[in-house]
Amino acid sequence: MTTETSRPATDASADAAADPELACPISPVVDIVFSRWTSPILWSLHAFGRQRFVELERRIENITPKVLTQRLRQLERDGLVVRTYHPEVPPRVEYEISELGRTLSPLFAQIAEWGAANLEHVERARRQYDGPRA
Amino acid sequence: MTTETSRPATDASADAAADPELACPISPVVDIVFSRWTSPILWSLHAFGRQRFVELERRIENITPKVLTQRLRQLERDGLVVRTYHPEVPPRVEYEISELGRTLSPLFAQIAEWGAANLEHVERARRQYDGPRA
DNA sequence: CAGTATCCCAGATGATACTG
DNA sequence: CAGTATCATCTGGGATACTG
Repeated sequence: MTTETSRPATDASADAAADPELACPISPVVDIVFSRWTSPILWSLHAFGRQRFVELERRIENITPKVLTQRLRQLERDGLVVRTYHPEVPPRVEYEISELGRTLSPLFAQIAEWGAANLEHVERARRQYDGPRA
Repeated sequence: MTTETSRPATDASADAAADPELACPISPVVDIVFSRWTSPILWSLHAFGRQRFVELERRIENITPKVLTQRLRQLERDGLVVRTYHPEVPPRVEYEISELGRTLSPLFAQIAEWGAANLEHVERARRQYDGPRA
């Protein structure tokens, strides 16, 4: 993923032939924003604002502290989340969406919208694909 | 993908729909549309139109036929892709985006746009995060 | 061509226990 | 509280070989 050729969104076939990695301009974004657990984390931060570690841990059910930490670190490294450590007793750490992370809002909104409008279609397609058999 | 959870015996479906606290509305969509390999596949189909198995296989480098088949089946089952089998010799199978799949276009466009605008910021954030090697 | 069938391993996850 | 450390597990994916 070191390739950073600025590609014109046009003439896709030429690009793909030259560099298959660039055939899909959305993959890099997906890897960053929609990797495992990141959606619920970002959404939670986006929807409920600044939160402490435990709050996130409780809000996102079934996530272990280890994994939550991993994901949070990744998000922090990617600049989507800001971590603030308060040296108190007991310690307090707060996470919040960064400026950059906030730019994802319209994207999230559109995805939620698509889901609201089409998730049922997907369900129906699945049932049909799986056949009349129960 | 399904975060299988033994929910408390409360009304789970109502929770998910009405109470964002307990469910991330975008996760279901992400699981369907942005699971592994699906982005490049959908993008390829979206960008280059109807294609045969081999074409996809070549276009999306580093994907094995096994995995490509799996993903294609999943996409077909979810109603995002249409598979057409031509009983010829040699056999010919063509894949194309479905009507439902096409509704993802604006989403894809927005994601690509976000990437074009912000991927650099992410890179920079990473370097800065990794940088202070001390 | 368009897949299947196997074998296998790495890396992601989960469970549990332990600190500053 | 906010993690880390460790160990066991498990599934996806890769490599390879084989058909209709």
